[in-house]
Amino acid sequence: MVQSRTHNCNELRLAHVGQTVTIVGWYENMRQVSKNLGFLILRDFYGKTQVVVDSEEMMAQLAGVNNESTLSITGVVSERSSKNPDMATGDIEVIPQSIKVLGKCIYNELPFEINRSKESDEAVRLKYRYLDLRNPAVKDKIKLRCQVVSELRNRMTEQGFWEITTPILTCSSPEGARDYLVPSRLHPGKFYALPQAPQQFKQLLMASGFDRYFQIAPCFRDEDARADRSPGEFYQLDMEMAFASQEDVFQVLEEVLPPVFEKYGKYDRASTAPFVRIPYREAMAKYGSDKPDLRIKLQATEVTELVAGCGFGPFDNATVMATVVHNFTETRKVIDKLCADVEQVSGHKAYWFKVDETGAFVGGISKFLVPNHDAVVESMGLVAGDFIMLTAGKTRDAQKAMGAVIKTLGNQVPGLMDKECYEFCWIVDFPMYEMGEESGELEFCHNPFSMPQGGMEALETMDPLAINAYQYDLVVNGVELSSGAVRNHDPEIMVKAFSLVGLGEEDVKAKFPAMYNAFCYGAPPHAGIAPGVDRMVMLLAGEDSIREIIPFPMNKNAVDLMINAPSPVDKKQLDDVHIAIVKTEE
RNA sequence: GGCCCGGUAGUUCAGUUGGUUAGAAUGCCAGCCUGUCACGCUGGAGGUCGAGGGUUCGAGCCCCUUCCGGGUCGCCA
Repeated sequence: MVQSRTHNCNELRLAHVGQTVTIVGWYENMRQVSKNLGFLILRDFYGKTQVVVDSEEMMAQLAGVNNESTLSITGVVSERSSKNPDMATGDIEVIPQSIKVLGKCIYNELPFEINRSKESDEAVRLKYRYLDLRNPAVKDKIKLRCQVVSELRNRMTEQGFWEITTPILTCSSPEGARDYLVPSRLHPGKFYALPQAPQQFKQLLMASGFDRYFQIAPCFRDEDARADRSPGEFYQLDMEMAFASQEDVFQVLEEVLPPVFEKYGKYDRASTAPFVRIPYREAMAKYGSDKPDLRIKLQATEVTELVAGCGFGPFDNATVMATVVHNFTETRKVIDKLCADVEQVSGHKAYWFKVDETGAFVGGISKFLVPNHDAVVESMGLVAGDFIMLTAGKTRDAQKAMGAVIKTLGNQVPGLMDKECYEFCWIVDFPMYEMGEESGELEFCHNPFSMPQGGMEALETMDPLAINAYQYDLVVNGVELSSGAVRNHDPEIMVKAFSLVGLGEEDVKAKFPAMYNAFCYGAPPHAGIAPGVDRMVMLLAGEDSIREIIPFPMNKNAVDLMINAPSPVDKKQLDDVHIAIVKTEE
């Protein structure tokens, strides 16, 4: 029987001096300054406390005990003769009367040093995630996540939203990402699917008469990972509002999010309501991205006409975009790295030239533009010391490459951005349809459930490519936090919208039977959005990798190195669910 | 699936033009040290240089194949 703790390792102060206490935790290390004097650091969830091992008897209790073993230490709180101002409990120390080992660490060498685990190889950290998480710097990110989720729940509830859970085992959805499938034991040959999002269920809740719904919803998509996109699963603050417009949704998030960012964020400044609204086409033209980082004070301009016929091959029959950096003093080496990074990030090349102190064009592709010097200077408003970066290709490629240029310049060239804040913006007016690059046919640009602006009349009279949807993204510091839309709740408009992409009423009914049917029984106009919780916490924590804010993340290849998922299963398990594995030899 | 970067001691890394016994820091072990707090000092152990093949008198280094990790494009609200 072990004496239970009287205090945690972040609790004891001068006021406790003289008291006999019991603290428990992990044996972080001991600074042993002589045979019978050592300073032991005990660490628990809450903090660290110094224990002075100052007798032969107590030292004997620790003989052969490895670091990271768990201990229970009972002793007297004493004022330190030399205090440590960097430590919350640095005014005191505990002089032990008994030391008990609660859980042995049988290894005297660990896969990494706990307090420096973040410097260690990530695969090793993930394999020993339970050791990695002992590092307070790592654990703090998970604590932050808990606090943010709790705060979001409270604020949504205060706004009149009700948290409702929706099925995890549901059916495969023909749109969007690849599904995770779950075989059905009772129905041979049929499958459940894990939800990519609670999209249909939340809309059905609206049709059921719930007014304001939200959920910290797990979502599953079988797509490849990125630094800011974990493979397999992630969480969204999913919400939907009945009898609501785009503005109603904006108002809720403009109310809910900035205080959370100011309170828990790495930076203490955040945009206030209303956030800037930028139409999609304008965002692509001005920032080369539908997720611009508004902290960067650079914009793009199209210079296709200006450089037409200049003789530079990549500009022939291409859209050309440009951005100008004033007073540019970086070296050629930096420029080469900028270009290399842009190509790496965007997959497209970037070109450049400079305006020297005499006003002449130098470097990069300058020789192609020299003959047209005065027109280029006037049109682009160039002055001595300017550095110009350009991209070229099909309009969309040139824009996207320019987006990479702007972000790369902003991040690498000093003075182009004020990093210490959260700049929110809404990207609005996404096109309803686009021309498929491979198919050459009209396709939905985003979610087919979105309401076209102009409704039935627009669908009947306008060029489909000119129709916008009530579809919007929320962007913070160049990170797409969320997509949302005013939904199409009208079965007739829904059928019409699908007919433009060559799908008939029967297709709509077959693909989304529950929603289509429900909307035939009197549905409310409704709108919603679903900010990504993981990305939000990542932004708040100032981390570049999404894995830092997930307790037990999988690696890039969707493998959990700690628990060994995915794993093979027994033949009996497969038989139960009517699955046979067909090995495909190379 | 394509492209880029990486893999050397438990950990983080260095390793010159291909040339003696592959180094440092940290961790670990032992000894010394009575107020440390990244304690200090002395000594020690610790390596299939991811794997396989090739070139060479000789490969951590060059070539080929392959595995693993990360980033990115495709993909993905």
